[in-house]
Amino acid sequence: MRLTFNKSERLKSKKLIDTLFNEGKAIKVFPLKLIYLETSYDSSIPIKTGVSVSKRNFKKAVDRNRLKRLLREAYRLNKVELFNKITTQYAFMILYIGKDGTDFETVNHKMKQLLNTFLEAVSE
RNA sequence: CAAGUAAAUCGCCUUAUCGUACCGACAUUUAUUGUCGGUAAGGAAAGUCCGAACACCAUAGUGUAACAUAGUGGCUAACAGCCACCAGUCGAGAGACUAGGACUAGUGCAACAGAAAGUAUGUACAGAUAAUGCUGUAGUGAAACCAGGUAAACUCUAUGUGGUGCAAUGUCAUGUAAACCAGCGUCCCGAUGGCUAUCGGGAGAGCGUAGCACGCGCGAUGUUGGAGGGUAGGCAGCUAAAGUUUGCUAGUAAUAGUAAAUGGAGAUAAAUGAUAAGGAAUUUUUGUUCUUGUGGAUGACAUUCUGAAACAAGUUCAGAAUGAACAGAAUUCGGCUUAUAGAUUUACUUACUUA
RNA sequence: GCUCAAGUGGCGGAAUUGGUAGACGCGCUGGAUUCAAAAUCCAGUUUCUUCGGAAGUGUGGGUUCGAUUCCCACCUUGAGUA
Repeated sequence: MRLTFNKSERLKSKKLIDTLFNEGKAIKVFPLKLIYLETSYDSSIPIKTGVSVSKRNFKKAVDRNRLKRLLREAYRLNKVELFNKITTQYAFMILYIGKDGTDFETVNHKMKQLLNTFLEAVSE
C-alpha cells in the first residue's frame, strides 16, 4: 500500500479527541507518548491519528511545527505494519513530551519502538 | 588601507525519490478513490503599539466627561507614520537624538539642608541715607525676587476620537426551546363597527443608545433575574490589493499624475515536509607563495651600508572540517516597535594613532 | 486569532498627592525552656563590601533635584472571548 497520510486519516473531531483524552490508554517511549482508544466511526480508515506538541515546552511556532512535521513523517513511514495487524478501529494521539528539539533519525527510531509496544499491548 | 556615518538591496541554490494542502481537468462511483497539471510563508509572517478598510450595534445625534496628539510647513484614505526646515542636546566629523505649546489665567507640590521654598528678608561685612531690605557680597540647596522652578502635577490652549471586533456578521444542521420558575408591568381616550375587533392619539414598568445628561428609538407574544437544554460541525465572509517595478512629468523631498510591464497562499488538532547527492557563502585549521614590520647574525666599512635565523601581520594556491541568523500566514491593508548569522551596492567623514 | 490584567527578600503580601523601600504573616537560623522533642518566649533574616560605602521593586531607557510610584519599549505570567 501507499505511504500516505492525508486529511481522512487525521484525527480532527473535537468530540472524539475529548473522549480519547478522558478514556484512552497511554504508552510512553521517551520522548514520545501515545494515547489510544478502541472506537468506531463512519469510515474505512483503520486508525485516525493526531499529533501534538506542548506550547509550554516549545514557545516558538517554528519549533512546534518542525516537531509535528517530524512526527507525522515518522508515523507515515512506519504505519504499514499496524494497518496489516489490527482488525478494529482506533483513535491515536501522539504527543512529544521532551523538552529539547531532536532530529528525524531519533524520532523515526522511537516511533518504531512505540508502535511495536502498542501492538504487544493490544495482542495481550 | 583602517576606523566609522547614512541610505538601499539580498537573506542559500540545484537535482532525485517519498509525501502534505488548495484549485482545475479527466476517469470511477455518487461515500469516495485514482491519474495528470498548476499554485503554496516573511523581511519581519512576530509583538498586537497606532491608523484605516470591512461587518454589526439605532439613523451613529447634541452637550459634558474621558482619552489621544502637541515646534513650523507639507504628504497621505488615515495615523502617534513619512518629508523639509527651525531650535536644543551629543559627537573631532560624516551625522545622531528630542512627549520641542502655555507656569504674564488659576490651584497644587518642593524630602534633607537652609534665617527664609513665595506671604520673604535673619546674620556678618561694605556702601548709601535724616531713617529704613535702601544697594551689593557671603553661606544652604536642583531652585533664593527673577513676572523664580515644576504641566511624562491638576489645569489651560489648539486639534481629533460613538462602541465592538472576522471567535464581527449571515446562513444551514441539531435541540420539546418564542418552553419552565420568580420579580415588575400588562392602562386611558376618540373614531369605525352589533360586543370580543381595527385605526389614531395619550400614558407607560422597563430596555437600547456599554461614563453621565438631553434627545431619539423599542415597548405588552414586554422586560429583568434564576435554573436548565442543544451544538462544539458545514457553507458564506475568504482572499485582486489605497498592490509591485521601470520610464517620463511636477515637486528640495515625502508624494502625486501618467504610460508600459508584472503579479496572484488560504489552512482550521491548523497544509508548504522527510531523505540522499552536489554546489556556493562563512568560519576554523594544516601546508605553501609572496610582501611588510620587529629583529639584528655576518660582511664591508666607519656621522653609515648589507641585512641570516626567529617572531608577527597580511596575502597566493592546495587540502581537511564546518554546511546559515531571526523566525511560520490565520479577515485585509498602511505604519511603528522588537529579533536577525552573513553578503552586496552607493554617498560621505576622519580628531588621536599607524603607513 | 482578538481583547485585557499583573510582576516588590525563600513564599504570601504591605508601602502611591513622587521624598528613609521591604510593614505584617509564614518559613529559615541562633539562643532560652526540656532528659529529649513539640508548643511557648527572645534575637536575627535583600545582596556585595577594602566596613567607608555601593547595588537593589521583571529588563532597558526617559521625565524629575529625587521614581516601587509618572511615561515609552521589551520580557514573563495569568485571565476573558463561539
